[in-house]
Amino acid sequence: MEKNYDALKLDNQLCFPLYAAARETVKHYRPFLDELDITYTQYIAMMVLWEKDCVTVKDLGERLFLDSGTLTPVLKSMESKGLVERKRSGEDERCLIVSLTEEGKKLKEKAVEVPAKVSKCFNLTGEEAVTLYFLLKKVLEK
Amino acid sequence: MEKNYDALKLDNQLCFPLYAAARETVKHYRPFLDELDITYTQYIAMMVLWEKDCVTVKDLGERLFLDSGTLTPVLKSMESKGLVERKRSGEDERCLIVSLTEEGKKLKEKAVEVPAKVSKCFNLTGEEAVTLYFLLKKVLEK
DNA sequence: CACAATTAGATTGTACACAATTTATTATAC
DNA sequence: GTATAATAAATTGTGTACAATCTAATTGTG
Repeated sequence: MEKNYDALKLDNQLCFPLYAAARETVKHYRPFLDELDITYTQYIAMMVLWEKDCVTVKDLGERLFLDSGTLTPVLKSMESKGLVERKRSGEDERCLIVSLTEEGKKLKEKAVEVPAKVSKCFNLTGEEAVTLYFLLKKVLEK
Repeated sequence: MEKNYDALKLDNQLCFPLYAAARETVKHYRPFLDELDITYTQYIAMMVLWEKDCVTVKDLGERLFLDSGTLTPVLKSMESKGLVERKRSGEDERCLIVSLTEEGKKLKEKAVEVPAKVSKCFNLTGEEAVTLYFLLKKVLEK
């Protein structure tokens, strides 16, 4: 009786297409984000700030599922580009507050065109995209 | 008339939950893969080899959506662990053929337990998982 | 109030990802 | 047959990810 290894086939994995689709999709952003001179990680950090200026690294990390080990260098790079400022909170010196510069705020005007451009690269109907969105949200819960 | 920036809200993005869910899911593998002393990238490369031994770097890359810039160091690391061998093809010296060592083949016995352990971490019903799987596959097409 | 525990970021070290370039080899065109 | 184009990996350089550790500031407890 041969042991069954089907569970190990790449085509039977849920995680692998998730991992691959995420990378392929992020790649679609590159030509558009190159025009803004930012990376994808910087783009999602900017999205948080465009929605609500002045957030701590902790808040940003919880929102983006990233820790300080990832965010610290990313935010320093964004600061050196003149997109954000980083300063310690007066209330609690442990917290570092990230805020938009004028240039960072201005970038929103160019960025607002990006989602529509990228959505054209998706190989899904509107309905499929909605279904996918809610399933992914569910994966991220808890 | 205020311009509409809703398209830039993080909660309105499809790519972001895809990106975040992929990373969170890969993270679930870590404790189980630690026991096998391999990383997630090495795990999916091994899955390809367990299915069909002896593949070129090019084939592996097409299957995993990874290029030689990523695979070369990963495969060298796997070689140094004694899991695979790397040798040039006799037919075409440009091609490098990756094959399993005995130890690499043996690891399959331990690995076969991993998928079941990880699937318990998924917050989805069986039906939802199937739907998600096919939507992700569609995203990856062409 | 002292001091242990907690918390927020920063740092360190390892491992990808990926664009761009380079090198070696094979295929093609004249 | 030789120059040219194409192909497969390797290399280089930049930018994340993330676990583990460290440091400084704050909080909780006796």
